[in-house]
Amino acid sequence: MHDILPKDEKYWKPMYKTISDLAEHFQFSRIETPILEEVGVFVRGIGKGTDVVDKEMYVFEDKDTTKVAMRPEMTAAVVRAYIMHGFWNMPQPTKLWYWGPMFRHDRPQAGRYRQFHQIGFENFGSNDPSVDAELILVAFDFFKDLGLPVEIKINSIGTLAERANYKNELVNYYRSKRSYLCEECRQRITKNPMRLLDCKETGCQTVKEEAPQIINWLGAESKNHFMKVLEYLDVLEIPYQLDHTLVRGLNYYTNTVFEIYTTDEQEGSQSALGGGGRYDLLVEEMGGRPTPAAGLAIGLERVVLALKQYNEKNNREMPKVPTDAYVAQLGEEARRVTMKIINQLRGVGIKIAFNFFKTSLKNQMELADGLKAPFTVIIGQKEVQDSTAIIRDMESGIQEIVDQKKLVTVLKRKLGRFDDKR
RNA sequence: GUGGCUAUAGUUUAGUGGUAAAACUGCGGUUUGUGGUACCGCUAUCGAGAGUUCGAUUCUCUCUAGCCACCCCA
Repeated sequence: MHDILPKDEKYWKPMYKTISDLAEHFQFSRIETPILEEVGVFVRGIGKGTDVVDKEMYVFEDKDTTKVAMRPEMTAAVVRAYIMHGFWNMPQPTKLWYWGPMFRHDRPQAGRYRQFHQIGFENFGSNDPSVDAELILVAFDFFKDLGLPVEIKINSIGTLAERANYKNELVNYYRSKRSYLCEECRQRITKNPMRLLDCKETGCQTVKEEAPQIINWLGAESKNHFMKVLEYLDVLEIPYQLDHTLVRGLNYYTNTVFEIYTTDEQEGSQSALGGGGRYDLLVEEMGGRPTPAAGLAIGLERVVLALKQYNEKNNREMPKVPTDAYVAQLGEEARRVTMKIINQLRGVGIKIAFNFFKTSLKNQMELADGLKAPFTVIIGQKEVQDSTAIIRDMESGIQEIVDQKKLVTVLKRKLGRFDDKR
């Protein structure tokens, strides 16, 4: 049970702002799909044999006995929407982005929740390497704007045929080393050979070192594509590490795959912030026209976690929502006047805090202090009579009496905000 | 999905087979128009359920949740 609390709003809000700005700059359009989809969308999209589909999906029957799943990720759903709405009739490439909750019935841990949020970008209709590079750039810029240093791990897993050949070779190789392997890996040989490369058992590590590398099994075209992606990353000065063991847990990927990590040392093992890659066959597999595509997703809870750790180490803080002024009142009549004044101040964008159920000035000053409001406006019986208000500078304690009509202008000036027109 | 650890006020932690202590925070107050200090007061069916026992928060079991490792990924 992971609640996103008000105290973390200072993380969530900048993330939303950053991502929606980036989407605009890179010309991605927002898409939203339902949380519930017919289960086949994900089974076909993500693939049987993946942990996500086999073990982690929330699946149940609705009243029509239709089997529905709570989405464990968005790409399959976006592809479904792309096909359903005939997006290939729009100018290509079609660039889409999303933000929303995902659901996986995993064993919870820090940075790993059963409901979590992802943002993601999908680009349909082009197999150009620049598309892959642009997606990585978007991710990289996202973290740059938030001030979190990251690096990219990248690999190419080739086309289906290339991977099949490679898999054969890999399986042959691992069969010959069978006696050295852990139980899990022996099963992987038949169940999901690509994951063999992920194993962290020491025995398997040594076997892995000698294992055939996929890069040597790529055809000229795939190799060329991968090289071009890397060239673009060089041009964009995005730091990356080649990782020939990177395979990803979703079946739909072809050619480029990548994951994003903080360069900051993180506690706990949930350090992958995001990942993605190219999925040139998925649209066709799900019943659409052959359409090359690539995408990327970032897990926001993990970004928050990484930012918190990073900020703590570097003595950095996310800016909080500030209070510009506290408005204190004394007496029934003053409250009426205050209500009006608060509304005027808000109207010009001054962020006001107040509390009508606090009646003593002392209490209200305390609150103003707690909120770190730079100014307190005080309106009591006397001020109501004179049509004035007191502005107290909380830092210096200096008070100034101003006419209520001038309050807005004076306070704006004190806050360093000026009218454009004058 | 596997193995392990933990579970006492909002938070961080004491503690005991006879129903619980402190710090910080919060709220209220220290004579009702002025904050940041000080002092006082308030706030816990001791995660849930069952069992052992004269009696359990303290022992046992089950469940739930959190965390750690694995797994996997975000």
